[in-house]
Amino acid sequence: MPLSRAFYFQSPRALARDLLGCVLVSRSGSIVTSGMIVETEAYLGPEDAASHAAFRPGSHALFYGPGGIAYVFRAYGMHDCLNAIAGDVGRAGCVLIRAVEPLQGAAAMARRRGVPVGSRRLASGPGNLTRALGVTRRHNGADLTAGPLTIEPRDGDRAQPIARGPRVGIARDPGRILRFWIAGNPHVSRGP
DNA sequence: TAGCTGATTGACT
DNA sequence: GTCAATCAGCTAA
Repeated sequence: MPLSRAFYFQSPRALARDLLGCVLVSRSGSIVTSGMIVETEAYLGPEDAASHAAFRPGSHALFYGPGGIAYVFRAYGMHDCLNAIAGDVGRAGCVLIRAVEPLQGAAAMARRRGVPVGSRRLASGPGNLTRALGVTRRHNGADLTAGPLTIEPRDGDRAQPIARGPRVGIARDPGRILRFWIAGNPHVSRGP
């Protein structure tokens, strides 16, 4: 059962923390791939200069819509990045999913990525993650509570040691502590 | 229509 | 450590 819509009705910062340890599931035809979310970043509304809500009008409709929707954008002409919209209607904000630890379909992911099965770089990094799971801009606006792309609750209730730090790779407003990852997990993307 | 920029990656020195 | 690849969507004209 995917996470309910209500789960996404919280602040981007809180959602970024809560998504750690949850499982991102992608279904493409008969191929199912999934991975545990190990690294996220929060992006706020217009007050956050690094958020697309602040400078990409084309994404406004999604940002201000209900939570639980996928926002996929292309960066540097070749990398797609996956976000989950956070908050209720009228509240802008989203969570960038930067890295997952492969669970199901590792072989299919490795094939898409062109790296050996079991590689730690299989889905570490926003661009790698979307390629491994077969996420493209066609998923922009997709419903994460029902559809080919969903997020499921974490296994059990075991607490994860969470680390935090400044966001990576952004040109505007660096220094905000809005990046979260599972401490010690080898699948977290490398820093700058 | 032309030019610019970027929430990146991987290959190379 | 440097740097090229490559394109959607904006801006200026």
